[in-house]
Amino acid sequence: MFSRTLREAPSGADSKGYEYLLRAGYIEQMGAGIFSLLPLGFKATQKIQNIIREEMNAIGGEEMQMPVVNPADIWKETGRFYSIDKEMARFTDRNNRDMVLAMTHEEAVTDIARTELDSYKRLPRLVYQMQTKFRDDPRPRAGLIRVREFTMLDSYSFDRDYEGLDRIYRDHYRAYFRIFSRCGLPSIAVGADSGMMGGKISHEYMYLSPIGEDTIIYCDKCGYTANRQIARFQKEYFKEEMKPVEKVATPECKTIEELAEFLGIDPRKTAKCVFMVGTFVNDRNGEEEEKLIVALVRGDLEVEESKLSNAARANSIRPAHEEEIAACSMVPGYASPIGATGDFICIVDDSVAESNNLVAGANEAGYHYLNTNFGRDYQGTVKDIASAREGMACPECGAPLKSSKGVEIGNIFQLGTRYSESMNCTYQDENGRQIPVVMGSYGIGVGRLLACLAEEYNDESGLKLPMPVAPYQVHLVSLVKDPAVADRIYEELTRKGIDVLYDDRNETAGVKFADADLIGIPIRLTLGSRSLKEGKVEVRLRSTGETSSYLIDDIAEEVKAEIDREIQAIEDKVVEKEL
RNA sequence: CGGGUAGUAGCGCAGGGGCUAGCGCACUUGGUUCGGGACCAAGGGGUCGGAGGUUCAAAUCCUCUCUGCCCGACCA
Repeated sequence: MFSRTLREAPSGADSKGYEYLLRAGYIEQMGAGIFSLLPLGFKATQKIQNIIREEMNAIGGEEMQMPVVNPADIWKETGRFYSIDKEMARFTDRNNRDMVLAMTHEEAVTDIARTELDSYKRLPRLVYQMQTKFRDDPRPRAGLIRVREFTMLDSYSFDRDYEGLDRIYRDHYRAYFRIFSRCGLPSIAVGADSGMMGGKISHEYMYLSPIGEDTIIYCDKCGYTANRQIARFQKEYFKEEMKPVEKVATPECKTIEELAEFLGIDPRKTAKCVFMVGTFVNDRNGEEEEKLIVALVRGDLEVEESKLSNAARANSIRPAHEEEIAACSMVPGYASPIGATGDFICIVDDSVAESNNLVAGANEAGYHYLNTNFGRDYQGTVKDIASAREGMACPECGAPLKSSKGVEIGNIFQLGTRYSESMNCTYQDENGRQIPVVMGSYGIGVGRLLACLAEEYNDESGLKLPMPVAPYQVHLVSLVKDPAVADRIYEELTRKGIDVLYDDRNETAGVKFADADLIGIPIRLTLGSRSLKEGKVEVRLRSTGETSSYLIDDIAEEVKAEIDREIQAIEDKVVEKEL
């Protein structure tokens, strides 16, 4: 075997799963967010990919492969050449032509589809690939969870209409649950933000785990789940008769807490003002414009950045600098849109817009206004931009919401005509009309899936990946000097199509067992002098630690039966969920 | 991009102006062991991330730079 096991974890391995993948020799790091899959890791991902392939074929997918390097032209057509920032790697070729490393393949596949799918008779279609993506993430972390280069399953659907899209979207919804559960990974689907993909409806598949970076808001009672980026919740409004504005001195009250305490009021009776700067990119020519965004939420709530970014239709947002705020004559700590001047976008959460007589900043250090009212005292766009937190009321049933950390392992999008329109991908219908194709795109991170599996399946001795995704099915440990019998067993099992890792090293039993536990192949067969005398091998299951023995004469049948049992146990638990 | 932290042998670490840079694991050779990370002996391997500087003398001090890891990407 090319790789070796390590006794000690390389520094920086902060989760068990990541530590064991490194120590067992599944992966090796080459740079920030850049990893090699060593033979063990590669074999495991191959098994994952085979499961994916079966399920994608089952919903009618055709596997294909598109280039990683794309001419920038097609990315300019959709505008994403301009709207995506540094996350996409770019270069020019020898002829000085703009090129990009595709971080996803909507442009590439649409470019092909516009010539292939010219008639309603050729629809619907579904294609997929499993291929390398490069995304220059500003901060890769947590081993394989967040990397810059990775293998992704991505599929693209083409339909005549939204009914067709809905059908294939539901097929993916179901297929993804089958894929994850066939790998042995528990997952949930949550409503999600469509981000840079555009489009309306989108779901993320989450593996719930403390190592996750996403926060999922969910309701135990009615089953509502959503990524916090878009999660809704019920807000109480404070409606009352509007009172006249009154300016009061509030020295040293720069935070809502200080202000509420000083005035002896509930933070819910205040309006909090948050400043961000949005970048707005012109899709046609890439020209960028920055604009101050003033976000108002009620004092007890917090702004959800992605909601705000969507509400302002900004490509990206960042916190504003003091000078940028001052340029619109507002005073941080004592700010509100009242009396502000200059060019800015004001987004008002409905919690503020629908409540009356809130305390807000007077844009003068040490002073606030009492009884401010949206509409009367200032204007703006009303949108939900508040962040859902644990304990808030479920938008569907009102029960207290809960939250959990999760890792996004898959994502499905209803794109609609966002790409077909900008790239002129149309089909001709029965009446000879040109109609834009209705598209969907769908993705699963293969390496991330392996990372999650390593996180889910380990113990104090190492990994214990489930049978369907373990790099090998059997780990054969020979402890006798004469290799003849072990060689014969290895050859027989291999001939029967069983994946065997054969430890014929001249190491002590302890070393071999420790390595076997660390690598975590589901079935360990040990050939020692004791059992050999009886014509037997010892069997130990990695998942349960259960031990027994097989007669050497029956070994292939016995092993096959155990493999089938373990696979069946997973298959029995395959999740079938409909959207 | 900001903050923190660290780069010394394949991995984990010590050494913090002075003469040949060390320890554990791993590796090589010989021998003894041989069912849960064996033992003895003898070895090989690093110029201390990089560049520049200070000094009689730099892994060690200074400046710049590169890279990894962690935190923050945010409520004024």
